[in-house]
Amino acid sequence: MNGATTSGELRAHNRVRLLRAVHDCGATRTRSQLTRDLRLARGTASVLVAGLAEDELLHEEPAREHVRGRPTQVPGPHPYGPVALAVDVREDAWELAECELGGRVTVLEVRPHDGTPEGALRPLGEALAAHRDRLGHRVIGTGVALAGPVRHGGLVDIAHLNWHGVDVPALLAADDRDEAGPPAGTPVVGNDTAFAAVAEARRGRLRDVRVGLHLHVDFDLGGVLMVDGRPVAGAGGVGAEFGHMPLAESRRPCACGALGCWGADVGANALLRHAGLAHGGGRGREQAEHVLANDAAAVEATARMLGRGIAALVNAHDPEVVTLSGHGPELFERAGAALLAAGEPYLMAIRRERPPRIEGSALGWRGALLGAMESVFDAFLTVEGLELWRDNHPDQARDTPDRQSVTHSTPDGDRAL
Amino acid sequence: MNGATTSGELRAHNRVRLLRAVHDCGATRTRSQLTRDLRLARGTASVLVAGLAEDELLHEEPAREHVRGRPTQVPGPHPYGPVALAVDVREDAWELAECELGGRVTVLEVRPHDGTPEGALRPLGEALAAHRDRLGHRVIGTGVALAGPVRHGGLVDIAHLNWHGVDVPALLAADDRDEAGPPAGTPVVGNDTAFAAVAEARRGRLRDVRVGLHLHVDFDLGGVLMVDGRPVAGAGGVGAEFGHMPLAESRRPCACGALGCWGADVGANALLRHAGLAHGGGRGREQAEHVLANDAAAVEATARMLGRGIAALVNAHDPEVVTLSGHGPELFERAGAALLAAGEPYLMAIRRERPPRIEGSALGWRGALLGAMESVFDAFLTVEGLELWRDNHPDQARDTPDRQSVTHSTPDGDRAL
DNA sequence: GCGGTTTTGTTCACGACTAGAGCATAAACT
DNA sequence: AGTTTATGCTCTAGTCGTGAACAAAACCGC
Repeated sequence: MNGATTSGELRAHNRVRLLRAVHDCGATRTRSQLTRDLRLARGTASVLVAGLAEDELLHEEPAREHVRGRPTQVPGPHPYGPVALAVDVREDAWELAECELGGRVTVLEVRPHDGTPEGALRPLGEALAAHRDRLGHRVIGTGVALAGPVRHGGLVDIAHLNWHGVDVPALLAADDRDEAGPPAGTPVVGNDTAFAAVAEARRGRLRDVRVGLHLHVDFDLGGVLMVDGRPVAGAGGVGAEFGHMPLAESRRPCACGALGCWGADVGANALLRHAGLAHGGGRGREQAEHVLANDAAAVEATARMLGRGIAALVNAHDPEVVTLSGHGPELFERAGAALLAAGEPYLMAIRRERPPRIEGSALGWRGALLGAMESVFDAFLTVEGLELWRDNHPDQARDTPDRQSVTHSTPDGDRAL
Repeated sequence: MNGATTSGELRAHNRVRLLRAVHDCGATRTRSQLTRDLRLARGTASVLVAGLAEDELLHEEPAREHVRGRPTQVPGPHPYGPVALAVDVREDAWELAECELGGRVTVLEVRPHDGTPEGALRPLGEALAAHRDRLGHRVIGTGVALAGPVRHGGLVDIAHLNWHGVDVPALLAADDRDEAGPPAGTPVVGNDTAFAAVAEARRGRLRDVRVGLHLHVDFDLGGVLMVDGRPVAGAGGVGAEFGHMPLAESRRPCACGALGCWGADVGANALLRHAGLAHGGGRGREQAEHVLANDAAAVEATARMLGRGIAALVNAHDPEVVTLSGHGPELFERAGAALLAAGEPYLMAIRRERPPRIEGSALGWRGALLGAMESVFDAFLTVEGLELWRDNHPDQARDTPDRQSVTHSTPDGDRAL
């Protein structure tokens, strides 16, 4: 995001800007629109697009509709262009997808697991290696969303699954030593809530919002602040641990080791507890959904605690919008009044005057996966990322036509936007 | 901070980079060092420096010491160069200073006030107008630090002083209508804690820290997160309201209108309350200092509450460093053990392993003033800011030698760094 | 169906910028 | 006094974006 200082970097910088614009709009804007929006001369845009097409980063197709004048083109993903692999690892299953520039997602596999680091990550590592093998140099990176705090280097703790300092990159790469395929690279490992928030900021309800708060209600509660489209990350990782502040009523010990965490009062585990059911260990998704649908008292109690915490965070950070994902939207729909009423006494007077909107996510349970994808593209759509791509595509490679037509199953090929 | 896209912007961008570097190092680096650090060719640096000197933005002086080879120059503030006015408005007095590029501060006036908006701001407005008059076109902006939340446009609420939506820019400009002097421009109005944190990030203990937490303990408690040298600001203003989250024990109503604010358990008002003395209204600075120095029980109780809240914020944001200003350093010095012990049970296990450093500010009570100055320079050291400066310095002005030698009193001309 | 209109893509001369090399300069070292 | 070393200055070369002129490809009205 920083600026160019030489004329050479200028070109690289504008290449990034153009690709970024194509990606962010989902490959919908025409070349002439892009030229105007990016304040480029038509000639410059010509050269840029030609260069990017040459590098197999972009591919132009005729625009479907036009009013008058010479028809324009729509730059979109190149058939041999960059692809990101994205995974959402939940407490009980993981989902693996392939994403191209512009954000089109193709889910490749969904597989349940037993909740242990080995049981979850080893088969995932194999699946990733297989897809990397199939896609070859096109893979620009892998993003992995996980339901717990992530330290730098990919060490993950999910207290209620008994994961302590699990080295995710190492487990994923375990079988990759003797492979002949392309090197795996270091995956972008991140917290699911932070990723969901990123997705919301790029393609959801936090788009063009300067300061937004995103809360993800699953078994646990995750929360993160988005500022200028980026999550406010901690020093040691992706952060997003609003769930572990003592914002509500509870003073009981949390699995994380602290006392009185807000998250213990709000997530699916709290719902199960309210209903007098067994909870913990990442089990009971169906029962929790049943409680959410039928036990009004448990839902209201949970919503009240959610409201208290939101009020505290609104006081501190003054977001324009609060978005909810996971079980959050349903919680808000069923007990929104209780949520707001419980928060009100904890709001500063000046916040009460103009409280933020509270909205359900536009992306449903897909947020974490999409955010993992976006984070991979964030690293790719930089001067350095594009240079790497160019290095891996030497000119002589253009002569060897060893490409097979990439036809793979698209069980769920919906467009992300 | 964003990048250039045309060759013209390139030059402007490099001018900004060079000035920024000079400012950030306090005008200590030599030209050859700057050339290396900014990765410029010697020829480019030559042209840049010459241009900036021409525009009266920079002035080179011979470097004091050199090892060998041709001696180099040190670019520093120009004698007719840009000047920022900065004010720290506390509950009982304000302090006005003049700051030049590089961060040298000259305190101009210190004046107590009665705590009312009129009583505090009207004399300040007059003083500002007088100094703007004296300095003329050299004034690039005014920064005003205030001890309460600031909404966009400069509306300030200081609940315990009964300030509700006080329009600070309007009050400051009240007498400026019929003035002949230069236009006041809109002052940069901000929260004192946020400004203190900015100063800490530029010239204090948060320098080069990616994620830091700054807490300012005055009558009230302010707290703000610094990410990449910038405060995490709310949607409606400068934010920095960690003091109004229910992080500690209190559930009593706070003057802000919410219940259970952490700040009510920590600031000077809390100290006075612990000691059984009258509190509120911005009165009792001496008594509070007396309690701080002598009443160990009150100090310990306050420190414990401070520790509890810090633990919650560390869980959520994982800062590398926590810095304290105002009464914070003394509190930490006198009862650091109690502070840490009180926080420990509220830390997540993974945070407990590597807790952040807690440090007193390097700038003492000067932080808010310095931060106000930095914020003015932040707006100035941009492509747009420098263009404005150039526009106000047309070529024909260089012929008219109507400048008087600027000799003014420097009652406290210490160097900020 | 045909020429005029409108919008877009392409090409090229031009100005602005930085890099880098060569030269001049000014001090310290021998 | 001559050498060494680091820096400042000047000039050429190469790259970039701009903007104007021109070509292309659709639509519009008659």
